[in-house]
Amino acid sequence: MRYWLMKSEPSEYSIDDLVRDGVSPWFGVRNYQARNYMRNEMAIGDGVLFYHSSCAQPGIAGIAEVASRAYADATQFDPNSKYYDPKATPERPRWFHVDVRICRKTRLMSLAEMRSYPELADMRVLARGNRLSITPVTPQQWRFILDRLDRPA
DNA sequence: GCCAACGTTGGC
DNA sequence: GCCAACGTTGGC
Repeated sequence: MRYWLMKSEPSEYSIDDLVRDGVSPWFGVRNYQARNYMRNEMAIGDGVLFYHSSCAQPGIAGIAEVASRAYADATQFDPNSKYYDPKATPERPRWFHVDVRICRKTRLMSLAEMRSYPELADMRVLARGNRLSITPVTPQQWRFILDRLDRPA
């Protein structure tokens, strides 16, 4: 059982979209390190912090879980998709993703709040210059965040 | 919109 | 394999 933080731009796909859908493929990842986390290291049941990025209120917006093993991202084969990759073929897919299932929407733990906790100082997502859209979370960080999400900011 | 930081591309 | 140029991310 591992834990992850996964970024999504709410204008593309928000926590409310996942509440509506229940389960959703985490399509569109086009970074090898993030792909490798999904393809090689994620397992069904892993915990996910759903993070809103590139928006007015960046931060953790909900809890989800990994709901499938990794499989080929269909958008890489679709010439009409913004995620189309002409170098990928169904025989040799390049991009993989897992499905993610909602657990619950939470209050927003803003990026500023996250930075205010010494317990979270080592989180990968808070590292200077980090751009990786999927980062590991330690069990300690996970417990701390879930505990804090049940209290006011 | 700015811009720092980082990943990818491609010429050599 | 190096590395400059370019494109993207993402907070502010």
